[in-house]
Amino acid sequence: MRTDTTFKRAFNDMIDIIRTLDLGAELPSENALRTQLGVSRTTVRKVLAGMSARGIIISEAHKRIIGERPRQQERYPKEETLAISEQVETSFMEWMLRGDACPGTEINETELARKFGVATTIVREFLNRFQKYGLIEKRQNAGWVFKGFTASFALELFEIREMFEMRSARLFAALPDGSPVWKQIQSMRAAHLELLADIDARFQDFSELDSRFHRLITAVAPNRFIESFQDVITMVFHYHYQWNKRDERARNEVAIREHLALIEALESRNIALIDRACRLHLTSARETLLHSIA
Amino acid sequence: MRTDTTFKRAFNDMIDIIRTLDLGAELPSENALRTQLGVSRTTVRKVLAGMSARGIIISEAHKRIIGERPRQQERYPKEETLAISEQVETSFMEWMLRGDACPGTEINETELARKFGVATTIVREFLNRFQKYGLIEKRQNAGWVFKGFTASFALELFEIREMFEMRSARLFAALPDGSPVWKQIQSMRAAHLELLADIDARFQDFSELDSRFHRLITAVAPNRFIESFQDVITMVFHYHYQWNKRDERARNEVAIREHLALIEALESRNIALIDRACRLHLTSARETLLHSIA
DNA sequence: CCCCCGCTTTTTATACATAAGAAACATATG
DNA sequence: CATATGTTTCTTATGTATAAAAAGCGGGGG
Repeated sequence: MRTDTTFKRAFNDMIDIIRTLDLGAELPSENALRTQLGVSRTTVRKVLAGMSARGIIISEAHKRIIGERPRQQERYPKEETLAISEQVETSFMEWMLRGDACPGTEINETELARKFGVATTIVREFLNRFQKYGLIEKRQNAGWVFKGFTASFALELFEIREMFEMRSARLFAALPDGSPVWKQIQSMRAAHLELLADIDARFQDFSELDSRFHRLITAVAPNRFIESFQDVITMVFHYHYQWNKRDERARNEVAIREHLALIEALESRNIALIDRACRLHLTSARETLLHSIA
Repeated sequence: MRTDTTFKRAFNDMIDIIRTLDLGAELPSENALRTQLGVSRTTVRKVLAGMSARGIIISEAHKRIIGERPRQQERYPKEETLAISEQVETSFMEWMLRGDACPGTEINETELARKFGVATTIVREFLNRFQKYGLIEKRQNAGWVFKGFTASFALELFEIREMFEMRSARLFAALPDGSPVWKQIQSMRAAHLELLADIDARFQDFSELDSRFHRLITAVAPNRFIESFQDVITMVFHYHYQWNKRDERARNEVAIREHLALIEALESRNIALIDRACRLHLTSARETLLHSIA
């Protein structure tokens, strides 16, 4: 019933580990591999067994050595390493953003399960978790309603985002000079400049940098509710922009420059400057999102 | 498999409806009852059938009349009207707040299911929904961790709450004189004064009034994320104070007075005053909560 | 002893089953 | 023909089953 995606992912990761070792070298212990792969020993053993069966690993008395270099084609395909629940997420996002769903559409668990080819339990579980993004709503003893990826969604999202980011930026600026975050913000600036220099080729890398940047600022004064809200933002940008690639390069370039301005403002410790830079960035991000929705 | 709690709740509600009617009177149509009871016609028919079987209702040619007054003891007990998922919520809260769980405790789906006497599916679904309250966290392929009802939980909660309430209070004060909310706030004041006058007997009613008051202020400028956060607050107050009744009367009296001060501030439209009243109330609420945790 | 490994037990992820409830359709009656 | 009731179909709420993964246990070797 349960899929063996954990095993397959671990198997692929194990290939990478073996490739860093020499032929004939002795493998780390099961426990060491367990930590490296981030799975249980049970799964490690399954991976080792699989590799032995393929001759990649040879078991000698009380030790295991590398018999032959694993080839890339022995890796399991990416899809098979995703848990069903993760596949459902992708399917659902696609369903939603493809435009099959307009605001007010009723969501039917059974139908989605059929469409995605999975059990209803999983769809149900996904919808329950997805609820926190504010895009769907449950009705007692009936299905769900899709509230729509609308302008008001974007506005409400950014209202909160502004509160949270302004709060974090201010707290950030109040940190003492000796704090390690100033080093981190320096390297963050470097990463931004690097990306900017090569923007034509690498503009797609921005999304991840963006998320890291905002999380760095937020992390100085941890608050679980703010962190949880970051997930909402990440989801929106991750999926929504996957389906709206218009002006992506230009959009990202603007955002990078805004980030750089905010970094400078933070380093100045000048609250007024920080507020302005922060608000400017958020306003432009909001306009971009609104623009892409309409 | 599914429990018939919906039917039982509707049955009880139906008793209340019948009691407002005269003996021998004709009942409303199935469709009318459907709206009144807030269930499907299928369930209405089941209720009607049940009442016919008990002689409460007599079916004549194309009409149904009330045969005899239903007695209160014919009601289904409250527990049987709660869906399993709701029962699980109560059980879990009890488990959590009884102190069986200290911060860092691992939560085991199977064990909880056994303890509560329900299927694992339900426990799992509950935990997924409960995650949004920030008290538990999931670990991949393993169970959940209870993060604890700790001081930092309270502090993080109130940090957000302050942001949200200040925002709403300000927007509230900016509403034009003609807005109906000023009437509502008036009757809210009346309700507070009434409760205050009878505080010794009715101090337990405060919790619900508190929730209504804060929701009224929040509702003027709807934001789904703020509304969702209100659920967190409601949950905390609902359950936590059920287990910490120390000084309840005094606590509630203080809070009522603070609400009245805030109402006055709102009506003055003076932002500085509003900010102060709001912050005062939240600070005292926070201290109370912190106090009860320690 | 302490770590490694083979084996056993427990728990989670996922599928499937079914009664209760909702919705849709059909028929009747005024 | 519109509204109320009878009937059928579809969906949700909840239980059970099971393979995969995790956790626990005990012996053996350094």
